[in-house]
Amino acid sequence: MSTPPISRRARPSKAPLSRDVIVRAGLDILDRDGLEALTMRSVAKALDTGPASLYVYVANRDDLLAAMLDESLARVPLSSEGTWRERLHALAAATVDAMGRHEGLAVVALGAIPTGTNALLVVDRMLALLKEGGLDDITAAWAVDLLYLHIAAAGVEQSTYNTQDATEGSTVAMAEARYANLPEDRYPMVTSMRRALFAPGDRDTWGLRVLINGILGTPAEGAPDPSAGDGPGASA
Amino acid sequence: MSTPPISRRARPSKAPLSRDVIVRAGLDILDRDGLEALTMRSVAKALDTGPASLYVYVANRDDLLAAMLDESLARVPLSSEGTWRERLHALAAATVDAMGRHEGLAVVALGAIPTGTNALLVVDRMLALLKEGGLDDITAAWAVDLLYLHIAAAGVEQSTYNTQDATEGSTVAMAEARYANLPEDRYPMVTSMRRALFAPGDRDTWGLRVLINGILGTPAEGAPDPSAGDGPGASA
DNA sequence: CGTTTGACACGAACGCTGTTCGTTTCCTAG
DNA sequence: CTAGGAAACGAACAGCGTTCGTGTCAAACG
Repeated sequence: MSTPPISRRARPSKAPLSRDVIVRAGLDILDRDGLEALTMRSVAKALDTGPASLYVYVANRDDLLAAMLDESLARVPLSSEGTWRERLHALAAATVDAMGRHEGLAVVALGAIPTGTNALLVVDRMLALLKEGGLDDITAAWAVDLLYLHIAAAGVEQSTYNTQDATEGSTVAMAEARYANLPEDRYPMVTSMRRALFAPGDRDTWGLRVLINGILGTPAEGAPDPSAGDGPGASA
Repeated sequence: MSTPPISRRARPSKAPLSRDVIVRAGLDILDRDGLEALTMRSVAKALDTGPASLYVYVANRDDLLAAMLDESLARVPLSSEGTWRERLHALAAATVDAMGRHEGLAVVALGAIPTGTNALLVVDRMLALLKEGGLDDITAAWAVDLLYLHIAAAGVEQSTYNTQDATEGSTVAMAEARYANLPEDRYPMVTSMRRALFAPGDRDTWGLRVLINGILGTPAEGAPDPSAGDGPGASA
């Protein structure tokens, strides 16, 4: 046991230990070994210290996860080219990607109102784009709520698929098999449409288009919904 | 500690211990004491047994949670009145409600393809309604994917709000305060639209209307739909 | 009727977790 | 050179999910 007393002077000045260092070490572990392996102890060990030392910079494990989420969101490119629609779509897709790249982080975003500095930058940019699209304040506010919810959910889904459970056959293959053996009388649509349900295709892109189209065609508050496919005439 | 040997004959025939009983005991604990309190040990104690006994009927804690989710979905009313749109809306809202009523259960639905018997009934009904609305197979399949994702996410959000954290002031009030003290130059939209962002209103209903409107106006891939015609022809 | 069987129930334990407490160490200010 | 205060740490606590081997009991069998 006894650590031979490597006087601190001997080591390469050690890692200074700060909130940022801890967050980055956490992201490293998360990406390399998954969410289960991300424990206060593993993070501490990666920084060559004990778990107690982390609590100076991090309130608890949830706080660490939240900080890791916001750090990931720092890598979302905030600007791109094209119409406001295309830029909004690109921003949303990039955010989904940033959240979905690290297992378990998107879940953190789901329950909470965004308050991290980088999350707020994304929200701010989204609001600007929605206003550029001519939406009124209330509709834009609700839209950003809805979009953020979808982004987080899509991030969860993506990270689930990225983290393939190698123990058994792929999740989707198992589900497909289950759908195939369902009683037709009880689940007529699911069984008959089985092929369409598992058909490949870019559902993420389509989902974002659905949301943006829907937002444009569904003003909040006053007007009833234009069910008769009226154009996206968002009258401010 | 020695349990006085209450010969099994003396007890009121004890609880027979089955998967259903375990699931229901789990839901009781979840609703009464929250997700943290839902441990294999607490469930076992509620059934007057030890944790090891549960593993005959339940593979592990995740399996138990999944079973609890599906049990909750059994209470979703599968039919209502009105147009197919109104029925779809009602079904989706009811599913959100069922998931959001129990803390932490909606998260289980997020990552996974629905395979529970009751979840599949909901999906089947949704598909039927979407087909009734005239959608082609692919669009209906993608729509049910998107709707289910939204439903689970909205359920998570709802359950988060229901489970008020009594330790500190309400989460939304804290967020509102944070938004008020944000630097205006860095977050111009968030600060200026702060009032709209926290304005009350039925965002859930609006969100579902957005989704349904968007689905109707956004055919998937190469499907000939009546009101198509908006920009991206898309390949992918 | 006595015996065997096999599924169910359970006590105890393993290895691990997040978090806290009290102490030690080190750098800086006087 | 000393005093002080913040940072780092060692050890421990209570609890977790899960497994193993043993007990127990009702039904099946000879």
